[in-house]
Amino acid sequence: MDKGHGALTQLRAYLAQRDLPANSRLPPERELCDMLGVSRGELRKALAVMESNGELWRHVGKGTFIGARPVQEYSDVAAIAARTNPRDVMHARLLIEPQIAREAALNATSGDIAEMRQCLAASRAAETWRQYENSDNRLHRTVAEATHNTVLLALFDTLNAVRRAVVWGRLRDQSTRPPKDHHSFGEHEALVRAIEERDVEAAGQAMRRHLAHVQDNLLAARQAAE
Amino acid sequence: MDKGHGALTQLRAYLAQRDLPANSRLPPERELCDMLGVSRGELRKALAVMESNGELWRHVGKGTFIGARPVQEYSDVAAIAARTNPRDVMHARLLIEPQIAREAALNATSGDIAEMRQCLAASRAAETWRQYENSDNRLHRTVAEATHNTVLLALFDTLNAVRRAVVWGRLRDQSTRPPKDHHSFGEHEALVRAIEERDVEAAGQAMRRHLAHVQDNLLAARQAAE
DNA sequence: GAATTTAACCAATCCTTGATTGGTTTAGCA
DNA sequence: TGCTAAACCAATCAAGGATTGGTTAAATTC
Repeated sequence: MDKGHGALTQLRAYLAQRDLPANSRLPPERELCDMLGVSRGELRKALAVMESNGELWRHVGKGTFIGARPVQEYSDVAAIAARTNPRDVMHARLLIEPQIAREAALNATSGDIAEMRQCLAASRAAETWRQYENSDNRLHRTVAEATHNTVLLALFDTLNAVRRAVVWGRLRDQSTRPPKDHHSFGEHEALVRAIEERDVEAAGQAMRRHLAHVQDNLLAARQAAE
Repeated sequence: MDKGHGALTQLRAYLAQRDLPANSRLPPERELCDMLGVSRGELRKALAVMESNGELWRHVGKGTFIGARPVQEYSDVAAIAARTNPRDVMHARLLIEPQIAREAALNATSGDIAEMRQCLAASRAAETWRQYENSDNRLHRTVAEATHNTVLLALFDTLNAVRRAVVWGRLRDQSTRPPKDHHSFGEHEALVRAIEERDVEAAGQAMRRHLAHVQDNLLAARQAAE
């Protein structure tokens, strides 16, 4: 008899008898000790074996559970925003949005492009930063819509929501208005033109260049604030 | 004198005097009543006006806060999954994950890479498709973690959750096991190697090639099913 | 002596309880 | 009629105690 594995076999027998469904919690170690007539040390050895085997998982304060450890998934915008910073958000935009622009260049309809042009005009006509940012947001979202891919659009919305949550307090001076030669105007136009001409590379490049400028401004503003 | 708006003007005066920053909480209604010498009913009318005006927002159990109500844009995975299809999900992966791999190549620690290698070994040792897919998931998520960018990780999790929701019913035949020469093995190794060597381009390429294969298999499986 | 058991302690988590807060209703009052 | 004051409601928060896996050290056992 392999007495060394007594606890493990007993534990296995117990689990087999109950046939618990996945993700169900089993009694605390101290109770299991009594039930199986095993010391806690031995029981914990058995549990460790099964855990490393992926048959169950444990967590302090929670308990021991059948099945594989659930991966922590955050889709909650507020939770993401609380754990990140403007730098990472900007970096993520710089990686994701050019890809979206490329895809938009492939799939945009004439209707999409017409709406982009409306956004361009509106942003040029904006008399306050607030209005400008509305138009800017709408343009970027229209580009995401132009991919005609629901998943990409949803990812863009998530990223955008996080961005707004993170830069919550940072409001622009409401007394000033966007200058006529604001760098975004030309960059946005280049982006829309590239999409219209189905130039995938140029669309990605235009978006990247635009966001790089935005990033520079952000960093400059933060340095100025220090 | 417009005595009807007495409470509102008093409240406005109080807020102007303090000049509270956005998102800050103001005293509970019952205290404000005493401070302003107004009845709760009148105070609540004034608050209602300012709330409908977008100047503040209230919530039971929380309190009253300056500024606009925070948007609760939750990207509901189930809602996205219901409106999309495996093709769009795969396409989104093909656009997003290579960018994540590139970023991982820049920021991965030796610990990250060690865990990736563990996933590689586990996937090779897998005796069922179920085990293989666990290792595969863990590898891809480890790559996302290796970016050390919370936002990118969150976007990956969202994308992954959508993927699993969409292909939920499509389970692999549990009686068979992954073949020893499964295409993913080599592709995964190339990916980890590129990340280890800090080769950004190669990392992106490896991920793209891997996912392209996965996409081919998916399409082939769908055609075979028709 | 070496391994095991036992007990105590630790930190993370859960859970209960009471207090707080915006929202609503009701009786009293002018 | 219209306002006030008080009471009540449901959602939220906050704090304390109980629970649980993880760890350590002395006691016990063979």
